[in-house]
Amino acid sequence: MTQTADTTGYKEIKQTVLDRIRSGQWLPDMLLPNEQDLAVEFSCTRTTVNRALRELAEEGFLERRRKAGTRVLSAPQRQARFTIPLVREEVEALGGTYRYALVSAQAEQAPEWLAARLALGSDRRVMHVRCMHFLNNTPFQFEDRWIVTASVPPVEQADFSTLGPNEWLIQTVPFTNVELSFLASRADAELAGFLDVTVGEPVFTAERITWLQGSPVTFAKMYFAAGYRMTTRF
Amino acid sequence: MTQTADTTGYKEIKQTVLDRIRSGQWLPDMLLPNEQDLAVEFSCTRTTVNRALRELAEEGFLERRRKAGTRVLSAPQRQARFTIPLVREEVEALGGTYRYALVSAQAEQAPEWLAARLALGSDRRVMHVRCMHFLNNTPFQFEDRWIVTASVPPVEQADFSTLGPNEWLIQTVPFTNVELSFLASRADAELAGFLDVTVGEPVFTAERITWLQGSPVTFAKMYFAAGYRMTTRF
DNA sequence: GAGTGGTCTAGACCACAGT
DNA sequence: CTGTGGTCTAGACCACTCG
Repeated sequence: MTQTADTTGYKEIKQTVLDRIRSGQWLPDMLLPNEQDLAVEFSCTRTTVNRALRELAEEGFLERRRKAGTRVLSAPQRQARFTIPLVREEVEALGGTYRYALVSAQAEQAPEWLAARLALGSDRRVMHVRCMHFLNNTPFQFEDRWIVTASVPPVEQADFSTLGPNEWLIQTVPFTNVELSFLASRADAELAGFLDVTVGEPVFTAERITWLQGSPVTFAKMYFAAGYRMTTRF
Repeated sequence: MTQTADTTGYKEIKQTVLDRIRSGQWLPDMLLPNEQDLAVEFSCTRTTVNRALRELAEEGFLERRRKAGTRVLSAPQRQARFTIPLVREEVEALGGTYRYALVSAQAEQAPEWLAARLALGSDRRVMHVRCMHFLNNTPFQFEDRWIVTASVPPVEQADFSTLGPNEWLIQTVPFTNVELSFLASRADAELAGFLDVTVGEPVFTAERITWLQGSPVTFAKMYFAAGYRMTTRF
């Protein structure tokens, strides 16, 4: 049985390596041949092998250390990549018609919990925007958002009656850091009304905090309609 | 104002590009100079520029198309990467003590909904394992799992009394495809008992289906204790 | 058709971590 | 010290797609 690997192309090398891991030829914790040897086996340059192995390491299959070599990871730390879509795109991807509706928008002082969460200083002015996103005119998501005025001064003149605050923000201010959480919360009377569910119903919820170089920009809670699930495949 | 970019190194180029996007020098939808021109500006080869731009595109900042060139993405399709940890590791990362407890394990015929979900053929034998994961002896996660016997024959002899089915599976059978969903579900009487919450309480839930080259391996529902949130930062 | 990114080569030097 | 991966160069050809 000779090594059948006259393949070039880093993608083919990736596939070959994956096959060997899956077939058990290369077992967890096992040391792979070094790049130079693999380059000879695959009849390509080390650069090409390097790219294949580097990407497999990024994807969580391999562990690479200088001098120590490349090993198969025992418990593949596969990372699920969730693309965080705009609500509009999510709705349209579902084949539905998207509709936006503003519920309220007003300048106010950040409540204590928000000031603490965002580590606001003395300037606690925020724009509080609440709005609905519909799929085929049925409630899809209720969005409860606060935007830090000091970080985005033009927010006080913004018009959220037709454009959602998220889309407005994306057009207006960049961000550098995001914290995203998923949790299950309970529908109170008001939320139940917005989402057309019964009070107490479990509601899938996403929370998102965005910073621009250390300064908090916005905090958003997004409540999804009954039955929503966030799915990814890999 | 001359271009201050005598930097080499694809990482520095990445940072410089990000800075230009964040500073507004390169606006959304704007066409970047081509790789050759950037290589001249940065005093490096096109290969180096290519790597920097390629990675930024993978990270969701840029869009690249042959002939059309490289553009700044208007709505940064940032992808959140959730590392799916083993429960044990998650608990230990929280600084707690992990404890596992088997609830039940029995061979059975897959119920209709499961057979449909996994597209099982005539052989519907599955191993149904239910177990608990504790953090400092308080309920952390209830796991309800079915393992397809035909895909993992040794499962009928496996002992899940001390080792959780997930850790057993990882050691036993590789996988090639995963579907992962997050949702909010409602605690029924039994689940409420396991998780020590009141009936009807919202419960953050993860569902995971795993395949090995097209054959379904396992379906798992993981119910998390009250207050759990799945968080990522980027 | 022509311009752009995608990939590969052959070689080199470097940084880091085991020995 | 030495072996390994990390990165860069200078050049080349190819694949795609826009006009």
